[in-house]
Amino acid sequence: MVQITLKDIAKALNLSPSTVSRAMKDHPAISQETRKLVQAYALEHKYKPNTLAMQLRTNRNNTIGVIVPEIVHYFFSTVLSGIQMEAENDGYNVLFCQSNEDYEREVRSVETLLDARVCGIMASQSKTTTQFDHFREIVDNGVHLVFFDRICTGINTDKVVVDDYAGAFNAVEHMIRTGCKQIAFLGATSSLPIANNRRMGYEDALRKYKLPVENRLNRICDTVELARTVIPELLRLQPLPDAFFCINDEVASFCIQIVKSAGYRIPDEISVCGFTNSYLTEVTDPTLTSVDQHGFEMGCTAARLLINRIEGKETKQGVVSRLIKTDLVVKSSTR
Amino acid sequence: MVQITLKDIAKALNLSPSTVSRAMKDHPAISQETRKLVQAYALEHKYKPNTLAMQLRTNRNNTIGVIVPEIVHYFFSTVLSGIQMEAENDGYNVLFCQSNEDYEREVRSVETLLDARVCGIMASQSKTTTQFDHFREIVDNGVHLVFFDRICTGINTDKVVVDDYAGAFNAVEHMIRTGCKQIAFLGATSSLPIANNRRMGYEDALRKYKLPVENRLNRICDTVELARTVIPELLRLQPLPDAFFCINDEVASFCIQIVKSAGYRIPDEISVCGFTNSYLTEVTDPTLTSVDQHGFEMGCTAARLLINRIEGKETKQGVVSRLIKTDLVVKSSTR
DNA sequence: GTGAAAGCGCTAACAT
DNA sequence: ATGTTAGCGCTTTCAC
Repeated sequence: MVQITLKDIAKALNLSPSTVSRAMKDHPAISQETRKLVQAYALEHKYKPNTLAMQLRTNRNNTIGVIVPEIVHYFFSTVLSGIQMEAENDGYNVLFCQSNEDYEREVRSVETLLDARVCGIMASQSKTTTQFDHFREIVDNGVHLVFFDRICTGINTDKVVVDDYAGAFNAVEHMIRTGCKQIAFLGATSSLPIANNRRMGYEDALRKYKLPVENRLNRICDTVELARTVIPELLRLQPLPDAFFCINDEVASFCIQIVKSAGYRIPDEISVCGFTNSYLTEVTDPTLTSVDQHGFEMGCTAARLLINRIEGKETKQGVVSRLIKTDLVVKSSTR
Repeated sequence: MVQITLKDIAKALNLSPSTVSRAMKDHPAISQETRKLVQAYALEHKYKPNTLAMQLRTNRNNTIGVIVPEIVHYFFSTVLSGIQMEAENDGYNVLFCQSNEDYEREVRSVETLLDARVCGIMASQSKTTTQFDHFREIVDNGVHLVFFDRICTGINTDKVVVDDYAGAFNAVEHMIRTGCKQIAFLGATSSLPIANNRRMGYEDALRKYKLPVENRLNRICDTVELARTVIPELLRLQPLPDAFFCINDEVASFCIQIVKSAGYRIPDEISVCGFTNSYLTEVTDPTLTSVDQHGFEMGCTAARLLINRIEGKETKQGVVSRLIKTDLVVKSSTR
């Protein structure tokens, strides 16, 4: 029931705690005999070293913290999954925090993690964050910090990002090559680098094919609520858009519904493309073409980078930036 | 950069560590003067109490562990979200583990959490788990344990479950009342209580309306892969099923696709109902009727129960079992 | 009102 | 080959 300690073993076996400590970790200077004795006793009495004590000695625990905006998203849950797997393989524990897209909670999450004295933090920034002191504090405390996906522009540190530009470019290029000429972009505020990069990929693809870049086709529409008003507006334009490139799969899924109920055929009349390649893409009708962000890989990569930093194995000085390549997964919502 | 300690403050102010300690926590026996002095110095030098040291003293950390089969599921991510929120409100940290539906990893997750000396563990069992010694070890170590959703039948402890029986019963009753007579059940192995309870709810609803309970309509089909073979088989039966009650939304979503591509109209000819009420239900065509499991609420409830246990606030002796009620959310895939 | 000392469980330098 | 000691940072008796 109650955990036994080194001291207890020492007392029981008439040894000193240090001998027991050494015996437990196969220290060479310990006789076979006592070693066996100690280890047998430890096993029998289910001795577990008290990590708390060791953590106090070394002043570091083998724990890394994660801050995501909202775990209830396919992308972030795949990233967390990757982080957890990689961390577990390296013997690190994962402390989980959620900002709920709320700046205040993000700040509190950082405090929580610093209080817990984690060795490193991986974070994806909340949409409402415009100050970065809390992130700077992480670095100031000598704790390693890696941003993933929604990186913080206000602070220069290691990061892992999706190749949003190329992902968008390839998706839009695909739609152009399959005959689309009036491609609308349903994006997010340009203050988010991921949104900005996708917009640039979108625009550059248009330019490459000498198509006009039109403001009227470029809208902020990153939530289901916005989709309900923005998409119908776009469908009233003349000339009519013949494609929607959406910043995420949720918007794309609703886009499909709205376009269909407006009486247009997908993909014959209007193509729709999403971003993430989540479960949703399989169940819409038609199935949704989308840009795979490889969230799991991003999680692994970010954790790998952070752990290497922690353990001093990342030789590269200065900021490391890793790019996760995307893949356009063509399904049935594009021609 | 480097964290300052109580001792440092004591030295700098020519006080003893104990005085500083008292001053920091407004101990009555400390003069206003020194208190102010100490607190000002602490603030200025960004003193943070070392949680590790306090944890060692008290031999408990304010951390609870969570083990989920796979976080990349709408339901489990909502539960985690609820757990995290509730834990955060009570000042607990959340250590996150994933079993990946793998018994071995589940065992390792338990070890990890016990090693980390968490105050309590919340777990949802992996599908491949048939032994329970690792769970028993949690209890044997005096660590509180709460199961949620996929409870462990082999061990009698606190749990929070969805009212699967009522959820299934109501869903099937709704289909019957809207005219379905040949309702197929796409379930999972009866060794999972959640699957078994849903099957019983299904059968009892049939019985209530004097409909036959037929083995041919009762299949194990809880993955997309199985759906691809099982559903077409069912569609070849005579008489044809006129409804599918599915154990989860993924299967239900694919069911919609398969049924539609077999040429049947939903819901006119065949009704489909899912379980969870995830995002998927909004994007299928037609939108999917489903049983809402209230994952977030389950997470909150489970965390609440665990924390009450930890803090000795749960007065009830013996095992506590909480039931999360379900809600049938009728959309367009049922009549 | 403040300080000295002990101790949480462990390890490592320094004995012997 | 084993024991002694000190210390990680903090709190808490027990003194004064």
